[in-house]
Amino acid sequence: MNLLTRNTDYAVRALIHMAGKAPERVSARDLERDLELPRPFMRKTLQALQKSGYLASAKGKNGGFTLVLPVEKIRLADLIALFQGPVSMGDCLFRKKLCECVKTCPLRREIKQIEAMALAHLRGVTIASLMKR
Amino acid sequence: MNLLTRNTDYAVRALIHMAGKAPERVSARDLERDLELPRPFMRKTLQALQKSGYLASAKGKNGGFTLVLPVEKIRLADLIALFQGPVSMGDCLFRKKLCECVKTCPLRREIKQIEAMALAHLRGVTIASLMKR
DNA sequence: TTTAAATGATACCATTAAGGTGTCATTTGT
DNA sequence: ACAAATGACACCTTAATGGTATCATTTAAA
Repeated sequence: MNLLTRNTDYAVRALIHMAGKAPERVSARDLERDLELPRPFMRKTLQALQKSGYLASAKGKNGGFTLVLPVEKIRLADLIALFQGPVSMGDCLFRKKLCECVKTCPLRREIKQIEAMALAHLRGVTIASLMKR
Repeated sequence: MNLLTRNTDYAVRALIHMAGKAPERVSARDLERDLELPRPFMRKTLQALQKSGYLASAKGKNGGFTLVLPVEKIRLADLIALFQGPVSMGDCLFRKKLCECVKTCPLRREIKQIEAMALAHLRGVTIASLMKR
């Protein structure tokens, strides 16, 4: 069971690194060198961040990415949502018939409570807060 | 993201159903009929529960399974551990080199906190508590 | 004593998602 | 002109999940 995927983890690392270098532009090549992360995968990750408005990109030589949002506004919960789908731990396992079952729905209630707690916590975690440690 | 797998879900359903019928023996065939769960998969699940001491089994005609433990002692956290491994949301994604990285470990700290909250909650959930709803 | 119903044990298969790579087009500073 | 960068995709590989099938053994009951 893993709350974060590598995608999300890479994004967090990249954003922290870029925040440290701002306002300098950072390319996928830089991140590969500095963080030892696989470049092709990193590129996909960065493109996703760009499309979602977290990063601005510059093409061509000396191109790269820069942060758009202040680090305080980049929430871990949103990054998870971006790369892994909305934070939800209780996706129904039975889309068809069994969901009506009275006896098992209490299970979902418990899961939803945990989910709510986790989400509340995750919303409080930002790139800024992670950098303070 | 899903906190429970179908395996765990099936186990919970089966245990609740068996608790309702106790001390009668319940076979995989019964569960297939009453809960409309796939029998071959259910059998594997029941065998796992038996091996772990939750169920007693009787072979032969009119055989089947019966509860061993009182429903108050069957914890959701333990069932999850049985079928999905120990509850842990922050398994390190990088077993090799990168784990030393000072900047990303704060991430794990946050995850560990959430994990602790979730685990505490899950330990309080038992088959008995689920049946009360 | 034969038979059908049950578990024990295990091997196998299918689907999906995660993680990762590769390619081609386009842009741009030098 | 050229090299370095992103944009946009198309693949590939692996592992976990969900599920099926088979054979041996046990046992109650006809």
